[in-house]
Amino acid sequence: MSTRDRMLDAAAHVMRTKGLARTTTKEIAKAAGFSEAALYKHFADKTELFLAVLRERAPSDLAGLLAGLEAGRGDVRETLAGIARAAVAFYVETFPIAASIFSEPALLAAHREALKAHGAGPAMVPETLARYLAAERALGRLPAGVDPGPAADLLLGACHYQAFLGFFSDRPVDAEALVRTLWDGVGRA
Amino acid sequence: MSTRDRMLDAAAHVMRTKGLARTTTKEIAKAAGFSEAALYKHFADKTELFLAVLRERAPSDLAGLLAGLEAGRGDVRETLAGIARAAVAFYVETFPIAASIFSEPALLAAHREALKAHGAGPAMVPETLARYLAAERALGRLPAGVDPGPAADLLLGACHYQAFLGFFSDRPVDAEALVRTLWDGVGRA
DNA sequence: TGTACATCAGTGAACGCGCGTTCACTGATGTAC
DNA sequence: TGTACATCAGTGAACGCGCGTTCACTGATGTAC
Repeated sequence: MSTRDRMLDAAAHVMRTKGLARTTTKEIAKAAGFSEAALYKHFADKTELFLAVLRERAPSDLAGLLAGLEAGRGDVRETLAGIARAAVAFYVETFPIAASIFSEPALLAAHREALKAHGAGPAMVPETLARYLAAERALGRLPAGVDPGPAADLLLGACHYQAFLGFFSDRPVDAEALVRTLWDGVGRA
Repeated sequence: MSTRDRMLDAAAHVMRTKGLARTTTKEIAKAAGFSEAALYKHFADKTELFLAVLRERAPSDLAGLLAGLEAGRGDVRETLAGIARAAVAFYVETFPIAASIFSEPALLAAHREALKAHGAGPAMVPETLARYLAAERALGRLPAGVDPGPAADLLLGACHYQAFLGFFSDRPVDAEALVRTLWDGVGRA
């Protein structure tokens, strides 16, 4: 494992453990087992190191998982429940770092630009799910009237929200109930 | 307007404008029109000042708006659309500060404790909406099978999610479409 | 094979800077007699 | 009314500290002849 990789791992670990504000070059160097000076042989400055972590140490890719879904396979409703469970887990894992980027507007802007250049970003997730739902609809396994965009936003939004609220209070997450309510709708008996 | 109030306003303004990491005692004092030393006549330290801002300068209270809803009035579906619009606006306004608290785990913990002592917190919002939905159900204006908790989470979660995604890409928010999809459900023709 | 030099990852110690915080002080206002 | 003192909001200047960053250096490895 290269020095650079060890530095990225260490930085990612400190960011998750101590929060962005306590992620200093000293902490990162200590966790990586190198001197602070060594960091600057591999990264121009601290911001470049942060951006490399965000780019190269993104946790298990939810968009990738969704992209692997094949329309026509298995039960749609069960598939959605599985997605909901995976999404909650993903957002719980991701939330602290993603959120803390908002404390540094310059870092947020730089990260946003980097994502845009790759055509990536958080908005890929609901788009990918919407595409899956549209494919199922085309196969006749979802009603023709279903609007895939809002449907994806409702389900993933609820998962994101659960993760957020979970940091303020211990509320049980019931992915099944979310899917059931989304499935049946609220307006019809 | 008291000195203390002017300091809180100034701090809230700087937090929104520059982000939490750039909100220094110097910036706050400058914005308030006092010396940095004066801050310490009114607040024990910087953390106490931050917590006072979070407690006393919370933006327009979404939970309060929801608590004002009366079951049986107007059209339920239109009411939900209005809630969705208000919720998106609220979360867009709130998100940057709320998120950046995650960069300071100690501050997050202190804020969480303060909220718990008041019985307040972000989880109040979906609970209040769920109570409204349950009341409408009791009046027979929503189907008996509706589960108010997940329904509230889906709608508010989607709004929260829109606000979040809006910081990474410009995506149009269609509150109407969200309510329509939630209303009709995804599973039935 | 031995020698002289080049390269390069990594280091320990120092740097300047901006931060949160504290200090002795000022000057306006209130109060007792 | 005048005088002597107390109170108190607010200040300018300084403090120590930890931060990100840079510096001259080391020691191991490679290379030319």
